[in-house]
Amino acid sequence: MPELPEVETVMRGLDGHLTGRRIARAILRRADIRWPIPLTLPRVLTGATVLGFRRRGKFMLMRLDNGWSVLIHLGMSGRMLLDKPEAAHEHLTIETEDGGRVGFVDPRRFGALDLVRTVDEDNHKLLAGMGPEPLGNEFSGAYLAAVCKGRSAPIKAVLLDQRVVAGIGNIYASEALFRSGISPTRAAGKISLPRLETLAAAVRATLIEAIAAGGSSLRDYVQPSGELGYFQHAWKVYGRTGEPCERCPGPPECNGIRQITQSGRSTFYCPKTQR
DNA sequence: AACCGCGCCTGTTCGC
DNA sequence: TGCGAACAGGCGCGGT
Repeated sequence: MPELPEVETVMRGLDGHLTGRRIARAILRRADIRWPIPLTLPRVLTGATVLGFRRRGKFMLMRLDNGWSVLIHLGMSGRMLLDKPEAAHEHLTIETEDGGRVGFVDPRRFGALDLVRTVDEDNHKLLAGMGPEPLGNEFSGAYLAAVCKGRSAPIKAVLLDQRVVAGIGNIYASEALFRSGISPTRAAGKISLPRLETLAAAVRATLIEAIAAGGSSLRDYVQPSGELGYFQHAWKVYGRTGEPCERCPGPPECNGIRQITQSGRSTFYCPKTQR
């Protein structure tokens, strides 16, 4: 899962751990993940000093002082372990001169590690064409109206489209739609501007609250430090099939949160309060 | 063009 | 209790 709030949390952990440090050694143990890791990665990392980090959607970029940036995507099950002993599925290990250690672990191998010239970061194949940051100025109700115009796809599918907006995944799409009172099945092109303004605000608020909580921890995901984020306790609909929604008085008014499948993904919503 | 469904991958959970 | 089936989902791709 890691979505924008989890990636932001991980990135802050890495920043505190690596920025300003010099890399003494890098060990690539397994390169064949979703997008093969370049075999030159250890050579580029070794001896470089980490200048800082940037997030773009669900991607992280680690900038080095040698002109290279490392693009990092956690996929479904990716984790960055800080100062832990070597774990199973630890594909890459980075050791800093001051004795620090970072392990990239990705059992399901849906993640990515790649090299890109720092000046060319945004032209990387996986970043080019990505939509605006949902927490940036460009993302608004008016923007959503422009991209939703004429589209028959359900609004939930549109929110998941990284070309529309960057960083929203399955959990936060359901949560933001619940908060906005919009049904996930509604055709994107048939939602009024005021309601899309509500949705844009709901997306922002949901993500900001999740970041403040350190993201959501699923069973296969922890923060770099090993601590758990706690936003999963704030989920209103995700994973709550059958439970009463907080805006409903209960049966017979509301039969609880419903789970459906859209584009092969689980969606959770309240049929009574989301229209 | 837009949209949907599939395949990738493995650890965990579910149901018989 | 034990086993295989189903599930989790970010992403690119191919088919309609």
